[in-house]
Amino acid sequence: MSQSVPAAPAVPAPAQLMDQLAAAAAAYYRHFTALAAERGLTLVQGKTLSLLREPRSMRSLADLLACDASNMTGVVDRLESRGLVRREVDPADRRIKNVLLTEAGEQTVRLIRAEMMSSLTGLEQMSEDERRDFQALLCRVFPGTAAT
Amino acid sequence: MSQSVPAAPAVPAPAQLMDQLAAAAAAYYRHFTALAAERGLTLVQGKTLSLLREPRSMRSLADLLACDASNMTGVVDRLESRGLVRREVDPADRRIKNVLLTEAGEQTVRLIRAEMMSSLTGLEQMSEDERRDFQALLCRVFPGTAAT
DNA sequence: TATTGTTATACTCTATAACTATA
DNA sequence: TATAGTTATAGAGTATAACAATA
Repeated sequence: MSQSVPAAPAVPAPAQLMDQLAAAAAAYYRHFTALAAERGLTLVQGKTLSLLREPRSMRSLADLLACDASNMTGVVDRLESRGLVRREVDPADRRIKNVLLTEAGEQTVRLIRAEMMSSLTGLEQMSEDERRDFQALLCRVFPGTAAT
Repeated sequence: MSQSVPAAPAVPAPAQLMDQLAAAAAAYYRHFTALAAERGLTLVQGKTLSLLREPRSMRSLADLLACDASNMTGVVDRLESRGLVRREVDPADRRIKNVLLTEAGEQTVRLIRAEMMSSLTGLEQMSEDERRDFQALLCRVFPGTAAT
């Protein structure tokens, strides 16, 4: 009791903020993984579906998932066998196979996305100023992540 | 040219901000995975090491990694065989095995942490006000991620 | 020759179930 | 009985290397 506790929120050191970013990233994927698992999908399968708002080649999927191209064969095989995506040979370059969402795949993506959004209640409760500030801060730490 | 472009940054919709969070989380793990891989470690092995700033039981590691306890045996086995951690039976409850970093393990964690910090240059360049705001925004979207 | 996608292989991660040791 | 940890097993993700088809 020799000293009063400051009322203002403590300022985190940069290293503390990094720890919090790690915790936030872990929380994000814990959420996403749980939502995918509710539909019998793995994290990678869910991420792959989420990348298919437009058709993409096997190669570009591998690049976006930061994994070797050979992995995509199995991942897309499993999604295809469940009727969530289909492959189409690119008419302009027959080496390329474009992966597209089926109707069922689009529905799955929509549902996961909606549930993710509704679980992040903090986002919807932010003011415009707060969203703008948040976006700017995220862009500074992770360049190239600006919203579309 | 019929209208001037607003100079103020655009305000992202909540859904756009969610997409950006997804991109930021992906970027965080892409970074972390690459740093771990430089030392021949997988993502999970790197995460496990990072959790061991204090000794932890196999069970608590599984809880923190959000995976089944049976998985930890193999993960810790591989870390132990490389001399990065060791197991100690808890003297108070002999069912429990506490996992501790070795000297080499501590060095590895230090290096990964330092490289992660220096790659997130945006964090170190933030003012105190910005760090405080960032922390508060992260806490609102991901409750329970407050820095220590 | 270079690129796209696949296959084969080996290793790691993961959940489930059954088991041992300890409480 | 309940809990901590391990083992066995099967499925999925991962990188590497080699291959066929196409450019």
